[in-house]
Order: sequence, then structure tokens, then C-alpha cells
Amino acid sequence: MRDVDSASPPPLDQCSQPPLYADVVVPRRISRPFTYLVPDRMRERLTVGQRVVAPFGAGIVEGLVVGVTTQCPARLKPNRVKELHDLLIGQDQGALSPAQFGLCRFVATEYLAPWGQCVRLVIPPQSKRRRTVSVYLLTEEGKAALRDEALDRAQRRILMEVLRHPNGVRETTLHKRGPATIDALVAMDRKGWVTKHEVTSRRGQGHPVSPTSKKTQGPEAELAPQSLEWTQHALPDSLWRNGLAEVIETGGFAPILLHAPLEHRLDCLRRAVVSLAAKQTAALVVTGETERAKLLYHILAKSGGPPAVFLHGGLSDAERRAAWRTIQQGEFGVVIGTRSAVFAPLPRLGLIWVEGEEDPSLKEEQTPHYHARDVGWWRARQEQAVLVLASSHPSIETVMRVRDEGLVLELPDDRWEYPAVTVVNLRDAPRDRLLTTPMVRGIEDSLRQEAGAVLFLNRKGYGGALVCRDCGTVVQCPRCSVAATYYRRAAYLLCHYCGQRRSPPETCLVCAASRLDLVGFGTERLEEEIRRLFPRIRVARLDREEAPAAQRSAAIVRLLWAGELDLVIGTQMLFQRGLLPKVGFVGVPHADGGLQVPDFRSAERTYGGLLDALLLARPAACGGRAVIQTALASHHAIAAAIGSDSQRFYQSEAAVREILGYPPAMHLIRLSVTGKDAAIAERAASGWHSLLQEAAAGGSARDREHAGALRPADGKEIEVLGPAPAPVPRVRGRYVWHLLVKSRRRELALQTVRTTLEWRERLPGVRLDVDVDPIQFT
DNA sequence: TGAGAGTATATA
DNA sequence: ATATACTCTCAC
Repeated sequence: MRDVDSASPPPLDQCSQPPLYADVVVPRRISRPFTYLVPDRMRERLTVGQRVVAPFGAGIVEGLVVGVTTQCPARLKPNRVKELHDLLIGQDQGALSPAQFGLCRFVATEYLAPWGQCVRLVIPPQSKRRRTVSVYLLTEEGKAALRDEALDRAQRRILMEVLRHPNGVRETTLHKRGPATIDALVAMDRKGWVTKHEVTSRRGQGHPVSPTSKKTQGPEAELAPQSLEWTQHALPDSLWRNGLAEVIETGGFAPILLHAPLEHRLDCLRRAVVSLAAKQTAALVVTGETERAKLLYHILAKSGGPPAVFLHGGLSDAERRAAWRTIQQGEFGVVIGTRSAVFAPLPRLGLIWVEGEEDPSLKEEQTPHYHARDVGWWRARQEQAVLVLASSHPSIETVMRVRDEGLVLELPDDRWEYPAVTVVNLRDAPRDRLLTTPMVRGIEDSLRQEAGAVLFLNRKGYGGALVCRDCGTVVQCPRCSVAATYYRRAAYLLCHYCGQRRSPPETCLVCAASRLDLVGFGTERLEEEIRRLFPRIRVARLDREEAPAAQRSAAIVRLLWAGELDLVIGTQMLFQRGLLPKVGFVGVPHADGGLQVPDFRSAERTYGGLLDALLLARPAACGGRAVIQTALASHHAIAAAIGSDSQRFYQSEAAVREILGYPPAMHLIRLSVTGKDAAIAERAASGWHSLLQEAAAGGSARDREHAGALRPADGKEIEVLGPAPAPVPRVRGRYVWHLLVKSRRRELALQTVRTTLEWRERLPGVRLDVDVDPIQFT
């Protein structure tokens, strides 16, 4: 790829101009650009960053010009080079702004993703043109023909299919069946049994929605009014005065970690937005969950600040386009959205605020695997904006990075308002009981005081898994090598990886014994236990099974605010849905449940979940109480959370990551190879591994030469681990192998993987994926 | 033997 | 990604 900066402007005034070539990246799974001849009529208007229509393969694509040159690449025969078809023109269509161009290039290089696939991140969703498609419809004669017993079999099959679809079957669908089908169609068309019709494609018929619609304005009715009131409390002597106000006032690039409870963060956010609006600049607020974005939208829209725009994944393409246009026109003071909103085209960006920066949802799970927080960091620097990463339990990566490169603003540990915490050691408690005596007492007290109670258990379903009491075999999903979760009420086993459900087996599949035991407790079993102990109370459950629709969970939140629920049982979803009122009692029946997960971030997640749960309770001074049941009270994640000692957690966890060589001490790139055939997938992974080893050896040798004798030649600057079966080695019937590239030097790791990508792009039988800074390890 | 499914391959 | 070329399998 030629460098963008080396592109020379086309000569304007010669009669015999040399041919001009454009390097174009296409929206395909190919990293390298393709070279096209620039037709004379485009010479003057064609620039780097221009979007173009180009012939590609059998069809045409919309690509992005990333370089312009007068030389045809050596290995291309000039007669094989095709001409560009057209320039894309239009307000949010044609050329990318320098900011958009830079952003998508950053994502491509930083996350090793095909540049052409990153372009869609920075442009509004394309309106599906009102394309017409041909469909076949059944005629009366056709229906009559179906009654004929002697009808040709192929023809009958087609007619039956067309009969099933009163709106017609697409010509392209039928043509895919092969030449026999096409012949039969032509024959039947001639006989008048079917007719071909041109209809407007269904896609793209979504109603164009005005920016004043419910969805872009934010759904008002779903939020409990009390929860808004709660967030309007002004806090005395906040972190705003102690630093943030000044940074916002000064402006320019400044990375800030705001480590404080939610009410403090919201107070700061509201003030920051108002303060920016006074300076005619705008804020971009990004958060992981749509529900959280809704909440922020309401708080900011109701606080007398500047107009706000709501941008999230639930919007239709038409709605997103409308929101996008509003943003480009600059008639707002703040944009609030989820992950992809970090690319929103704000003019005069003064602040990027990442609310809940530790949220794994900020990481895109598909290519390009960008992290909205890290994109935000880069963008803030580019556009000279303040960057605020806000959380009550920030990721250790952010804590370390901001300590080095920015400013940490935190509420001191002793000023966080926690409930009075009782720790129950599960090792001293009877094994078969889920709720110990102190826990039951705590719930009873809260019922007596009508103060509300929340139980946090981060495991959905009834029990964890079915285990054979004789041979110890765990009942697994047949397609994914992972234990299936048992749901009692619906009486099925559900695989949490592929979603397949089936009825639980009567007997062990290995030894045929009929003694299957339920191991572990899920929210469903906890609910059953609560109903047994307290038959009269009003209980609700907040987890993905019970409250799949946002509406349902919003209803539970509203009931809780209205005091019409005595107790809520929930998973992580408790912290993601709306805002809960502070309750009198919080119980955590199994605090260390998440620590067994084979993921180096499990301690961080456990700490965060526990902290969030404790913060659902009223402060001790207002009678708030909590009971934590754990078998690992001395683990630093649990000890730090119950002792409200965040420094302890971050210190211990940083040490662990350093010793084990995980982020932030080292940078990781996870490579995965997926294939239906286990052996082929493993072989491909091994092949990739040796290629990486080679590249690493070559790379650091060159590197050492370059840097002279400064660095010891230990050859350990980059490590390639694996191939190993993924933590869940089989998903949806496909085998997954992982490689892990580790290095303290980020650029070296990226460069090493980059050199192997040429090979990666064509490899039969397997699917390959590169994830820089992976979060999810399954 | 051919239809149909599945898989390899190039795309400028 | 996607269209096309090519290969393999299975029923006739």
C-alpha cells in the first residue's frame, strides 16, 4: 500500500497527461487496496478521501480512495486495470472529512481490520435504494395446474413454493436453485402459470422518521420519574470543583479518569455539558448499554442544558440517518449514544465522555474489533477535546494509563457511602443451603421496615449444570463443548453459547446411571427458595431470561421505585437497566462465583459486580445493610470490595497482571481459527503460529540492529502462545483454536501480526479472526 | 450421468 | 464479501 501522504495532486493543465491511478479500498474482507484508472472527466475532482463507485469482480462496489498516483503498480499489467465508474456525491455521501478519514484509518491499522470495512463506521447507514426486484407470482392457471396429478415434479415444487408466498418469490432466489429450475420457470412462464412482476424491494421501506420522533428524542414514559429526581441532587463540594471544571474551561486534549459513584459522575457530566455549551462546543457521551444511554439522555435533556441527540443501535437506518444529519448540522449540544456513536460526526467537539468505561460492551465483538473507549481516546487527541473516562470501578488498563498520561480525579475511598457489610464464610455454613441465617435475617429486617431488598447472583437459570453422581460427567451441549444450564420452570437445558434448548436427559449419557445432580445455583432456583421462605412477599426477577424485553425490565424498575416490590433478584442486569432506588438490604449469596471463570479479568469483574451491588444499598448511616456470602473472603477482589478499599484492589490486581504478563503490563492480540474439521483448524492454527514465530524473529532482529545495543537480545520481546483449544473449544459445531500474541511493545506485536495477514486472507476450510486487545475470551 | 451441494479462488 | 469456477456426492 502506498502511503496516503505521498499522493501527488493531479496535474491540471497538460494536454498529454500521464495516466492517473487511484488506490481504492473496498468493503470486502481484503486489506490491500485495488488500483483503478481515473477517467479524464474525474481527474480534477478526485482526491484522497473521495468515495467512488468501482467495478469489482462481477459487480460494482462503493470504495474509498486512499491514494492517488501516476504510476501503475509494477506487478499489475496496465491492460488489466479497470476504470472507476463514478464519484459518489452528496452531503453525507461523497468525500470523507479529514476527521472521518483519519478515524477509519486508525481503526483499520490499530485493530488490523480491512480498511474498506471500517469505512461504514464513519458514514451514516446507506439508504437502501428503492431497488426493484423481480418476483414470480402464481396465476389462476398455475393453481389449476397444481391440481393435475401428472404435473412434472420439478414444476410442482416451484409452484408449491410460489403458492406459499402470496407476495411472490424473488427471481434471484429461484435462480439460485440451478439451471433446471430456471428452465422450468421459463416453461411455466410461457404457459402462463406464473407471472414475473417488478416490485419495490422491501428493504429500505422503513418509514423515514423525523428527528422529533419518539426514538431519537428518547422514550419518556419508560423511565421512573423518581429516578430522574434522584439524579438532580446537587452534590456539595463535588469533583467538579476539584479539578474537572478547570480542565473543561481550559479545553484541549486532556485524558481524565473520573473514579467516583454514579451520582457524582452524573453531577459532573451535567455541569460539563452546560459549561461546554456556553463555549459553543459540544459533548459526545458514549456508554455500553442502550438503557444506560437512555438514562443519560433523560438526565441531560431535563437538566436545562443544550439540546441532545440520542444515537443507539436500536434505531432503524432511517432514524440513524436523521440523527446523523442533525449532528452534522450542529444544532445540539450533546450526543448520547452506545459504542458506535463514538464515530458520530460532531463539528466542534469539546468533550468525549465514556460513561462506564470498563463495560465490555464497548468492545465490538465483530470485525472491526474496536473499543469505543480507545477510539475515543485517539479521537479526543486528534480533535483536541477533553476525554473523561468515568466509572465507579474503572478497568485496570485505564487506571494505569491515565496515571501515566493524564489526570486522575477520584472520590477518596472513605467518602463512598456503603451499607454496613456482614461477611458470611460459606466454608462454615451448611453446603446444601443457598441462604445462610444472617442473609435470611437481613431479608426479614428489610421486609419489616419495608425498605426494599435486592439479591445479586450473577448466574441465570435454575442450577449451574447437571452432573452425574456416579461418573461425574457434566451434561454438555452437543454442539458446543460447554455445560448446558438447566431451567426448571420451562423444563429444558439451555446452551448459553448457541442458544439451543432441549429437554434434560433422564439418565447420564456416559454411564447410564439415573442419578443426575444439579450443581450450583442460578437466579431461578434462588427465586424458588425465596418464595418458599417468604411465601407472601412481592418478588421479581431481573435477568435475561425473565426480562428479555426492555419494557419488562423497565416495568420492574418502576414497581421498585413505587415501593410495590419487596425484593428483586437479579444478575448483572440489575446495574444495566435504568436506575434502581437505594434499598435497605443487599444480599450476595455467592460472591466468588465468577472467580472460577478462566479469564484473567475475572477478578476485575467480580470486584466491579460486588461494588455495584453494594452501591444499590442505602448508606450505613441511613440504615443500609448488606450480607456477602463467600468462600474466598481473603481474595483481593472480594476483600477490597467489602472493605471499601479500592487502592488495595488496584495494587494487588496490577501486581497479578504484571506477574502473569497480562494487560496492562503486556499487550495481547488474540487470533482465532475456526473450522468444521478439528484437525484442519488445528493445522491452520499451527501454520499461523510458525509464520508468526518467523515474523517475530525477523522483526526483532531488524529492530535490534536499528536500536543498536540498547536492548538486550533476549528474543523474548514477543511471545506467541498456542495453538490451544479455545476456552469453549467447540461452538455451533465448529472447532475453535486460539493463538495469543503477547508483547510489552504494542507496535511490535501489531507489526508482527500484520506481516502474516497477507497469508491469512486466503486459507481454505477455516475462518480466521484477529482481535487486538481482546476482552471476551470465549 | 447430471443435478445439487459444497468448496476453492479472484477480485485491479 | 461475493460471484464464479470447480469438485464431489448421490440418486437415478
